[in-house]
Amino acid sequence: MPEPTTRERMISTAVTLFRREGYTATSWRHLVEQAGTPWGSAYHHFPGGKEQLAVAAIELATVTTSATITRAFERNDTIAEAVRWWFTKAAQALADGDYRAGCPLATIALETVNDSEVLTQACKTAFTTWQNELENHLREHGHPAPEGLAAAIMHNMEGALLMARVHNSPEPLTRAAGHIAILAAHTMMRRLP
Amino acid sequence: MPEPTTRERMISTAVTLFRREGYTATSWRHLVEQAGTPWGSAYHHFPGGKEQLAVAAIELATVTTSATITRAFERNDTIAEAVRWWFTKAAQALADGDYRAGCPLATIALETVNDSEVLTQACKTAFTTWQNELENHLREHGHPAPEGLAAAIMHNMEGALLMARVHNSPEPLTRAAGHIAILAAHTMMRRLP
DNA sequence: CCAATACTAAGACAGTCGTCCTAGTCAAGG
DNA sequence: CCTTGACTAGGACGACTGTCTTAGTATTGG
Repeated sequence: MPEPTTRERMISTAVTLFRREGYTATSWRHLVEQAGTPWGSAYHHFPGGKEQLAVAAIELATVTTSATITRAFERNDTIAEAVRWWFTKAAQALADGDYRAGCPLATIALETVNDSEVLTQACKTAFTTWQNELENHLREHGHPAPEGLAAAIMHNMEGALLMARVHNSPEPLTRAAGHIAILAAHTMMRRLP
Repeated sequence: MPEPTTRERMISTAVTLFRREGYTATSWRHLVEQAGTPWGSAYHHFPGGKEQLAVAAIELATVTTSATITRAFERNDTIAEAVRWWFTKAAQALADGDYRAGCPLATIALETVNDSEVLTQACKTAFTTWQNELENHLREHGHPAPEGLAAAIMHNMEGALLMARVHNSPEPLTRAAGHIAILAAHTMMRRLP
C-alpha cells in the first residue's frame, strides 16, 4: 500500500473526526494536528474550504460503506444473514471506538440540513447510494419488495446506531437485525405496503 | 394561559434552535435574540451555562413527546393505528417546519456523546422514558413482546426522521409506520427474538 | 542547470464563541 | 420611606473559529 498523500490523510482524518465530533465541532486546527499534515496545505488542497473537505469526506465514507454492504452479501447466503453480518460489523466498529464513532454521515446530515445546500446534497446522495445498493442485492436474492425492505434496513441501521451510541451498547443493533429478519421473511410472502 | 416567564421562553426557544441547528451551532446570542429575552439574564437563570440550558431543553422535549405518545394511544384503538398516527404527526411537524425540525434530541445526542457526560445522560434518560412509555402502552394492548416492539418503534422513528429530513419528504415516516404494523402483527403470534 | 509548478510555513485577519462582571432597575415587605 | 433580593443592561474578556495571504522550499520537466 502506497504512502497516503497529504490530501488523502486529511480526508480520512476528516471522516474520523466528523463522525466522532460532528461537523461544527471539528476545526481545521484540530484536524491538521490529528492528521499530522501541514496546516498551510489546507486551503491548497481544499480551496473550497471546510465544506469541500466535508464533501470529500462524505464521498470517502460512501464508498467505504458501499464496500461493506457488498461484502455482507458476498459472504452470506440469505438476506437475513447478510443484514445480521452488517449490523454486527457496525456494532463491533462502534464498540471498538468506545461508542464514539457511529454513522459517519448522520451527525453531519443533522447539523447541516438546509444550512449548507452542498453538504445536504452530498449526504442525500450517499444515503441514496447505500439504499440503491441494498435494493440491488435484495432483488438479486429474489425478494419481491426490494425498495421497501431496503428503506427499512436504512431506517433501522440509522436509528439503531443512534440508540447504540447513546446507550453504550450493541444491543439495539442486534435487535434491529432481528427485526429486519422478520420483515424480510414476512414480505417474502406478501408485498410491503 | 399565563404569560411565559423569561426562563420558560429561553427553554422553549432552546428546544426549537437545538433541534433546528444543533447544540454547537446554537449560540447564546442567537438564542436571546430569537427568544426576545434579556441577554443579561442568561447566566442568572442558568448559572450552569449552556449545558444547563440544554438539560432543561431536553427535559421539556421529553415531556412534550411523552404527551404525544400518550395521545396517540388514547385516540387510536390498535397499536398499528396509534403508531401510524404518531408517525404521521411527526411527518406533519417536519413538513410544517420546512424539514428543519426533526427529533429534538437526535442532533444534540450525536454531537455530545462522550463529550458532555451530563447531556449524554439527559438524552439517554429521555429516550428511555419514551421507550418505556411505548412499552407500557403495548403491554396494555396485550402485546406479547412489548420490549422488542417498543425498541423497533424507536429505531424506526429516529431513522425515518433522519431520512425524511435529508430527503425533504414525509415518505420515510409513512413507510416506517407500515413496517411497524407488519412487525406488530407478526409478533402478535410469535415472540420477538 | 534552469524554469515552472506544487506544496509548505506561519501567521494576520475579522469575527464569533461561552463566560463573567459590575452597575443599574424593579418589585415587594416592613 | 427604606431595605433587600430578584432580575436586567450591556459590554469586557480571552480563546477559538474559518479564511486568506505572502514568503519560502521541494520537485518536476525540459
